[in-house]
Amino acid sequence: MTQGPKRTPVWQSIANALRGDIAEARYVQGDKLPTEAALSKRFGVNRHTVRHALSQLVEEGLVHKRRGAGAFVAARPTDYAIGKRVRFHENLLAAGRHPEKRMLQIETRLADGSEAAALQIAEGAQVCVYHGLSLADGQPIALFESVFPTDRLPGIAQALEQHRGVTDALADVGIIDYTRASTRLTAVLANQIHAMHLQLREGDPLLKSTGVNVDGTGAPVEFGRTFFAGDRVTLTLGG
Amino acid sequence: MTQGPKRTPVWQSIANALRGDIAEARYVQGDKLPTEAALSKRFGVNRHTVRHALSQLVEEGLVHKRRGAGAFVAARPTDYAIGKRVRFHENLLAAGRHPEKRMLQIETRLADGSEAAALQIAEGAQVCVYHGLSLADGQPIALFESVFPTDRLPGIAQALEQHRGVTDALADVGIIDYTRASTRLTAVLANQIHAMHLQLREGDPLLKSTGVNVDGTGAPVEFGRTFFAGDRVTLTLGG
DNA sequence: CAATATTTGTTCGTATGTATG
DNA sequence: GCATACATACGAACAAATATT
Repeated sequence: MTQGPKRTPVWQSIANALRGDIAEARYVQGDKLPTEAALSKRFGVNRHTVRHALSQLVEEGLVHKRRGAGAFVAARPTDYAIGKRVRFHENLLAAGRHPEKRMLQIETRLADGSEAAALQIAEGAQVCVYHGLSLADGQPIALFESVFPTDRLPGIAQALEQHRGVTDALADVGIIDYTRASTRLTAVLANQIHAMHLQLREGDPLLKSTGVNVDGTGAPVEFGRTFFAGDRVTLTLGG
Repeated sequence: MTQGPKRTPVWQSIANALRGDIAEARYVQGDKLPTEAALSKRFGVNRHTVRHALSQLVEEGLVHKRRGAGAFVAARPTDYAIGKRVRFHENLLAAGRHPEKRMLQIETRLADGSEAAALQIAEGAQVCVYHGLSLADGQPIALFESVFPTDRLPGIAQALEQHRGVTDALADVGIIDYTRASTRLTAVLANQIHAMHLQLREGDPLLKSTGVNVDGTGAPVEFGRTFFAGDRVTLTLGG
């Protein structure tokens, strides 16, 4: 009787429920989620099933966990108007649209594998992450996050919060010149987090852009990930 | 008692071992990894531990799994440089891969609106369209169609059928050099046609690229539409 | 084409280690 | 030190998708 003819896995349903709780601000940024044991009881499932759901949310970046402490809400879909950024700003202006940036969150946490590799730092080193949303004519077109190595850029978190742009913030911590070492583009499917921020549906196509900015010595100072709504954005090169 | 004073989790060690096997080409792209049961026996651990390791590799993009079938070594995303001069073969050879092009169809028909606009010819003018499939190491990575203005390039159809590459065919009709004037990128979902040729599933993400190549005088000589398999190709800019 | 075996996916249970508060 | 809570690991069973006979 624990097993019915369900089509969707229980752990996904739990992930959805928790995601909904966060989306509805029942849990807000920094809040500690109930313990795995409590969630197990609440949903009437085994603790492993809850863990599976939580690990999904962690992978999506919505939740981060600390051993012995608990699981915490990492990001909240709240609109904080601030900031501007480079590169794609010009493209939007050139396309005759009104660009706008919204800072979603600035958090300090530990680098995951891909971030560590891109920034050439140790996995688990501290990083500062800037979450933001790009809009054109009021419509969200891109969700991005910029990851900065705090060891290499002491004070970057404060600088980011004090300045409107990444360029100014980097200048504030001693990086007067930086260049984009590479840009990588590929296509992925939107998950629910993407869908929420970009106001589209899960499974919609996104243009994923990742890039690394390096300082004069070639040391990486920023690793950026940007997800463009595939049906709202066309990146143009040349011409 | 199963655990000694180890610092690294078993599942990570297993992931490392498998990653090494792939790096050393003991398993190559497309190969089926041993079953979870077999790996459990090989490493002398529980199947869950193997699954944990495998899920790590999946998250890294090194492996993909198909329920009921097995775990397979994922094709490492092919880096495909986008710039002024785009040459399929040169690109992939530079990436240390074996390029291949498969001709699907060559047709001569009348240009539609967008094609005419891109090629700067009259709508309804005759064009030659080359439908093809690009492969790297035997795996399809892109589906493309190249539209050539027959008025501007007499004999292009025959040249295309005799040669394997666009560059050679263009050289055969007098275009010894061409450059990419513009590139437009967006993300779309694969339809059944895409899925069939690219050997993926309907709804998978594709990177759609449209571009115009011009000759030395700036006259458009080719209008191309390319659909890259999103999880097999990474377009790179700069660097 | 159908039946069967294989293989991965999910869910429960249990136990122990380790970091946090 | 002690209780809490996450991390890791083993074991069992069934479901679901796939491959094979």
